[in-house]
Order: sequence, then C-alpha cells, then structure tokens
Amino acid sequence: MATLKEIGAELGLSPATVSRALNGFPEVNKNTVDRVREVAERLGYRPNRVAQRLVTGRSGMVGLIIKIRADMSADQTFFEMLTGLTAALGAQDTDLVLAVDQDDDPVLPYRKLMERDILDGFILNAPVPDDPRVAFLQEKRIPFVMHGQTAPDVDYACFGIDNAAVSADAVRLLTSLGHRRIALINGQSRYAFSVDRLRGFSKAMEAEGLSVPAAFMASDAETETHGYTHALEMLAGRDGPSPTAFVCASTLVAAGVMRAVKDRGLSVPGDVSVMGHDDALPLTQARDLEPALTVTRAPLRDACEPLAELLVAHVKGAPAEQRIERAELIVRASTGPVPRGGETPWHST
Amino acid sequence: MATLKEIGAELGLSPATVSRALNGFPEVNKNTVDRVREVAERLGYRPNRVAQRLVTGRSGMVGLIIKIRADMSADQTFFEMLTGLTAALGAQDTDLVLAVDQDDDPVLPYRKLMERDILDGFILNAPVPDDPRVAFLQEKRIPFVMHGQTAPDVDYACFGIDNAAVSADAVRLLTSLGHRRIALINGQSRYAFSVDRLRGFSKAMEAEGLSVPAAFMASDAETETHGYTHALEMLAGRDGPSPTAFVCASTLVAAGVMRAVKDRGLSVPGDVSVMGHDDALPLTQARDLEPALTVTRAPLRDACEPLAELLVAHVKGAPAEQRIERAELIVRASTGPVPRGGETPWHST
DNA sequence: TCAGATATTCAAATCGTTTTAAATTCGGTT
DNA sequence: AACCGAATTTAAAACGATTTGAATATCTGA
Repeated sequence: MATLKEIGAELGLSPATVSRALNGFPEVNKNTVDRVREVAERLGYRPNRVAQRLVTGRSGMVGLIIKIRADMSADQTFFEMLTGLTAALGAQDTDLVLAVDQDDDPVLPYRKLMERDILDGFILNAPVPDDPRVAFLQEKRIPFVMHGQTAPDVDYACFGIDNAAVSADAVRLLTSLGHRRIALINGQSRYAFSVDRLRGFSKAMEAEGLSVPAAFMASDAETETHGYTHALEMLAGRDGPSPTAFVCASTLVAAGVMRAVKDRGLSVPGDVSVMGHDDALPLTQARDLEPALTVTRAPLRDACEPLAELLVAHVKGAPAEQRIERAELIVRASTGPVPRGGETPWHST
Repeated sequence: MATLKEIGAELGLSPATVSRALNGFPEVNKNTVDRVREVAERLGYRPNRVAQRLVTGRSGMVGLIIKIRADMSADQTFFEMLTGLTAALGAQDTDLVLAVDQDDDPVLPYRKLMERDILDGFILNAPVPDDPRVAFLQEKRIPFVMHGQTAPDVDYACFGIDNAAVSADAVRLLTSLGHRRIALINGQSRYAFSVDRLRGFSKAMEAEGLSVPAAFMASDAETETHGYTHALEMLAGRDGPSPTAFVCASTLVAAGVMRAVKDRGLSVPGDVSVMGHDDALPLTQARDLEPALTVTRAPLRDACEPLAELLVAHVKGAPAEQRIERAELIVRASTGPVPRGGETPWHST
C-alpha cells in the first residue's frame, strides 16, 4: 500500500502537494499533477480511508436496518433495494452497514448501531405515520433519508413518489373510461404509503362525485392470494353491484385480481378493468400479465441513487431535501371502457 | 465526545495512562484505574473507532456478499444468518458490510469491495467444489472464514457440520431399522454440502453392502414441491421396487416427501420412513410436521458465533482454524421398522 | 535590476488512539 | 546515605490523510 509520503519521496515532493495534486486542487502545477498521477498509478496508490475519515470526522458508512417480519419472508423489494443501494452508495464512496431489527422497539436497533459510533447516518424505509424512528433520529440530530414519507409535508430528507397521485391518476384514467364503481385493493394500512394511496383514491373519487362503500376498499399484505380472495369476494355481488374496475396496490395483487375476475367467468378488460402499481421488480413484470397490466410505474431501483445522493449530501452538511416524484402512467391492455350497464355509481354524493 | 486527552486533563494524567487504564493494562495503579473509569463514565467517553483503526491497521469491518439467485428469492436461510451474524460480530466489535453479487464472475464483488480498502476480511457461504472465491482470497492473502467447506480437508478457516456424517448417520439409523431400499433426495449438486451428503450416503450404504440405482438419488433445489414430485416419481415403482425410506436434504423437502407418501395411499412411518436435516429455521419446524420428523439437527444460528469468532481471530493474526462439528441425531415419529416384505435390497453388491 | 504580484510548494499541526522507550516515584536494602 | 528494582507514569512517535499559514520560486512591469 503506497502512501502519500512514498509518492512524495519518489518525486521529491511533500505529502501535502501530492494530496492536493490527487484531489484536483487548482493551485498545483499541471506538470506536477501529471507526474504525481503517473507515480500514484504505478504504485497502485489508494487513499487510506480510515485516515481520511479520522481527519474529516466522517466515517463514510451509513446504516440500513432490516425489519424482519414475523413470517421471516424476504421480499424481492428488499433485494432490489439492497442491490441498488450498495451500488449507488459505492459511487459516493460510502458503504452500507447492515443490521437486523428483531426487537419490539423500532428505535432500539438505531440507537444500538449509533452507539457503535461508526455511522454517518441511516437510510430508512417503510415509513409509518408518526414514525418513532423519525422522532428519535431528529432528536439526536442524526442524519437520515427516508424512502417515502410519513406525511405529506415533512422537514427531513426524503425521496419517493407521490402516492396520493398514484391512486388519483388511476381513478382519473378509469373514470375517463366511464367507470363509476371502482374498488381499491390497497396495501397494509399501517404503512404511510397505503394511507396516502387511500387518501388520493378517496379524494379523486370524491372529485368525480363518487363514493365507495367500505366493502370495496380492502387493505392487506400485497400478495397474489390476497388480491384473489378480496376480488373474488367483491365480485360476489353480496354488498351491492360489483365493481367494474379495480385499483390494486401492486402488480402481484393485480395478478390475483385478474385471476379472480376470470374465475368469476368475467373478462379483463371487457367486463372489468384492472390497474396496478409497478415497482419494476425483475420477477413480477406487469407487461407479462395476460392481458398486459395498465399501471402507474415507478421503478424501485430508481429510488436508490437519489436516496444515496440525498443522504450523503445531508451528511456533508447540506440541508435536508425532500424530493417527491410522480409515477409514470402506462396504459396497457387491462383497462377499457366501462361495460354496457355498468355506468351506475354505488350511490351518488 | 470526550477524548483520552480530556479525561487525562481532568485528572492530571497523560492520554497514554488513560488509554492503558481503560484497556485493562496490568501496570496501571488500581486507584488510578478507578478514577479514570469514573471520569470516563461521567464524560460519556467512547473510543473513536476510526482513530483506533488507523493505529491498529484494522478496520473492524468484514464483508458478506449475497449471491442473488436468478429467481431473486430470498430464503429464510439468508435472514437467519444475517440476524445471527450481525449479533455475533457486534459482540466482537465488528461490523458487517453488505454487498450484492449480481455478476457472472463470482470473484468480482470480492475484488471490488476489497479495493475500497475498508474490510478486514470476508464471510463466505454456500461453498462449491473448487470455489474460485477461495482461490482468489488465498492468493491475495485476504482473511476469510467459510461456512462449510469446499472439500473434506482444507487449510482455510471454516466452520460447519460434517455433511458426510449427516447422511451416514441417517443411513445407519434406517438400516438399523431394517431398511434396505433407501432413497436420497439431495440438495443442488453444485454445492459442496450436497456433494458431501451424497458421498456420506453412498459410503454408508456401501458399508452395509447396499447400492442405490441412480433413479433413487435426486438432486434439486430444496423446496417442498421438489420433495413432493421426486418422491411421487420414486414411489411409482417404475424403476423397480419403491424405497421404504427417504433421506431428505431439509425439513422442507421432507415435508414434500411425506405429502407424496400420503398421496400414494401409504403411511409414515408404517410403510415408508422419512428423515430430514433440520437447520432450525423459525418457520419450518421439523417437530411440527405430522408425524414429527426424525432429523439430523444443526441450527444454522449456532454457526454464526463460531464464524464471527474464527474470522475475527484470524484477522488479528491467529492461524486459520477449521472447526467441523457433528449434527445431532433426533429420532422422532417419522422413522420406523421396515415394513414386512420390504427387506429386499435393490441389488446386492 | 528590482519591487511586487502570482504561482507553487512546503513544514507543521491536526484528528484520537496505541505503543515504545524513557522517566519518575517509592519502598526497601545495604 | 546511596543504591537497586519494582511500580507507575509520561513524553513522543506512529498511523495516513487534510489543511493552515508560511516560504520559496517565477513572472510581471517599470
């Protein structure tokens, strides 16, 4: 391992000049820069990160804490984020330290990891309303970036999509096609993104002068099975006329809904339109469903780079920045005009 | 953040003495140790790890690289190990840096992470015969510990169970119950542990003077479905007399096998005995199967602490240590005497 | 040619710890 | 009273980078 001193000795320069040359300071002679670069290259110089960190006061490491659910299932989501984050952070010269949350107290693992005194900040995901982690980290003045947000307006660093807009866009597309009875099969209600989706859904429906009976708004884990069972139930016609359209929390849920529609002897989009939200996970591809799924699309992977950038900048002293983007609307084959006779709303408001 | 110097100033001591007092060096006056401890406590002193690492030359971080399979599925195994490892490493004052392997070249992520120059070593899992990662890390003299081993005798640090003994123990139990036609439903043959299990199985059978037609030794991913389909096929009697006993790669596989046995109208253990191997994952509990599964048992979680210890010791200069333990044999209700008329071997050797 | 400005480079301090080698204190011998 | 050795403690170097303030070299114009 070559050091600055060694490179300097080779050229008769001081470590200070070598440091500046390699870090692109303007006051160094161009000729010198070239010679330093050449020697550094030849000696395979890599800056000693520990030394850098000692002097800059930063560790160059951020934490990610995985919440393991009761069923111990790891979803694709996790790996997708992990893959993207390690790459994006690596580009920022930052490393990802992992810990697992198996405690009841959601704050404890953050406290524990922070006590080890080696982290510059955290990446948080799966925000819940009034997230206790946010309160803790803000109080301790520990930098972090949230994937998503706990409420519409927050003052901490975050990146995500506008989830209210996601379902509002879906509703607007469907109502423009004439649909009036639109059901929502949402994600688990404890998560902030589900709350936002529900809010966007309700507001958009309301704006159209429509309302939805509680029986046609489900909240559950985002699995194919749940999509199937909820849709099957809603299509039974037990709680009034059946929906002519479904807004689903994910591609997987939409797949289950479409299966239910078919099992009821109905067709997509002839009798029932189905919309999903596409995180662009490698395995569940919305376009590969039959028929291809109309979606709001926001690749999960796309969030990793902004998250890394926002956090690193914040750690370096930049003010906390909020960036909320809009998901793309991709119309495919699973949505169509409301079927004849399906134009009646559940009840007008 | 208090420093050694500040504590020293408070007591009129040099940082050197304070350092020694806190690190339990024997040459420090007991009275002084107490006073230093008291002040350190009061000032909330925590050693600056970066400074420690600069001087010791170690970073206190080890890497774990996750190989994401084509199906992007995360198994329980991964989370079980992750949970255990972060805890065990934490106890050794070491942190886990994670990276994801999505490349074709199995060595590339190790090289990349090593170039970042912040790791003391690696934890490797899922060894394959002639593992290229081992060759690379040994050549570069990078410390690592393997969970399992690539071959029966190796010279690198490793911890695991004796997989040949696992299947040999299973065979011996079954032959002692009179079984002669014993099938193996093994894990994927590319992994070293499957190779070992197969070797142990074959040797033990041979020692009993028995041999097994190829049709009764399957190798596949360890899922319930694979256990089911392979067993169903083997019980069809198409390739000669059916097995009276199955040795399975895991609890999950055994569950599938038992389902196949029942679907064939047979009973466990009346007609067919079934054995599995139990990694003690929280969800798939061997004892909860019906009937309770006879297993070789070696909790995955138990490997984490030894792995952490072996690696940290090795990083600090201790010689590479191999520790291979024997899995426990737990006889439950899924194994019984060979049924009447089932004593004939496939063919004697 | 020389003052003065500009362009480069350097020595030294700094970050907070560990560690080596040297210094100090103290009690006990002779 | 002088000395020895054990018990403590200290000063200073080291780790390898960044950064401050100062020094030197080079160039400009009069």
